[in-house]
Amino acid sequence: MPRSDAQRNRELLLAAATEAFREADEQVSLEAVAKRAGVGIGTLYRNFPTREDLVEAVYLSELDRLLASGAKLLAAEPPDLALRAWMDRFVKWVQGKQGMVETLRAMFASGAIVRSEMQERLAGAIADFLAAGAAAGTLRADVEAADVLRSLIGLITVGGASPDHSSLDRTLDLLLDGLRPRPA
Amino acid sequence: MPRSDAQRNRELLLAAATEAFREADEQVSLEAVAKRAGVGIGTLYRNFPTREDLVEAVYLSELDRLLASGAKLLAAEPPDLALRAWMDRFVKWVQGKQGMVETLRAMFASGAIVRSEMQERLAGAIADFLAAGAAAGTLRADVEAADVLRSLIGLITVGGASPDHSSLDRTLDLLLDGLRPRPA
DNA sequence: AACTGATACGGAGGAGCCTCCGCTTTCTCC
DNA sequence: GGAGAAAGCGGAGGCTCCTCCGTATCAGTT
Repeated sequence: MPRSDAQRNRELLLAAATEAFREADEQVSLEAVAKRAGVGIGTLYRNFPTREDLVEAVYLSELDRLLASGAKLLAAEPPDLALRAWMDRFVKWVQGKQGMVETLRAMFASGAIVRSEMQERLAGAIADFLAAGAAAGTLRADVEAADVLRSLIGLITVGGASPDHSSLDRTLDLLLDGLRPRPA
Repeated sequence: MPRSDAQRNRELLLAAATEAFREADEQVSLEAVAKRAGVGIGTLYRNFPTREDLVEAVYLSELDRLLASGAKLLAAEPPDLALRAWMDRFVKWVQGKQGMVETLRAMFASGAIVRSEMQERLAGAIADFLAAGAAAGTLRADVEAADVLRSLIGLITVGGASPDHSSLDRTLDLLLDGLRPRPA
């Protein structure tokens, strides 16, 4: 059990970060977050050793909505199309994170996300699509969800930077084509 | 025509950066590069407004070797296999850039490369593969080289982080599968 | 309620990034 | 070859990052 002041400070930080991220439309200074929470910068770093940790903690709760929408899509549409539609939502979700897109991108790029709780949940969602698609015969059965997530993240990482969506769209289509079963 | 001292300083900087990047195996401080070149930090920034600009300038010459190897592969193997083999070389090339991998990754991630001379040359090389593959019937004809490069960069961006190559390998295979002609 | 070890706090400080602008060097034209 | 303008120089300074460690606070124990 953590000490009571420690726990309180953690919550203050999380609240301050959430607000700060929402308000800002560019990189937020961590010192500013600490000040806003009324704690020292040292405390911030003790709780969230890297900027990424803080960002992940802030957005983990939001993730649920995204995952839920995936399940809904899967129930309503053929698995391959559902997956493609969900990819679009994922893209939008990431791009909606003004004020921390850059960090999110860095997380993706550095692979930080690849060892996080976020990644496990996302891969799980993709696995559902893949399993359904394999059963329906519209998606390959020999692909790992983690690889697909990796690819997806990679494409967003690069394509998300440009204001031109069409290129990202095309590369996502390309990815999906790679996921379709190949004729013998 | 630039002033003579300006030109000399530019060359000093380039030389210093090349050495520094080669020696270091982690992020190189720009102040260190400037000091090594014997110029002020201001001069460095005037010549290379961003770290990316400096990195690109240093590695542009090396790029030729990579492109040449692409042409050779294309002459020796079927286009689709040649492309896949070239992808592997590209990956290795990037990963060999210890001391600046992180920057290269950031360049890719931010899209800086996507508007650079590097990108034009790389896309050109890929276009050659695609054209040959389309003629041979082993690659789709309706894909843009820039999109393929984007995808490739995206995958490396994410997959390159982990020491485990197999995942990157699989995602590259996936990309190639997406590039194969689809049965009607 | 006082004691005390464990735990957590917080900010000073070292380092790098990048900008800005007063000063210096180079060039050009007479 | 000298004067003036244009171009370039360079480092101080403002900012953020992140670490480190002396100080303060908490929570069991007596």
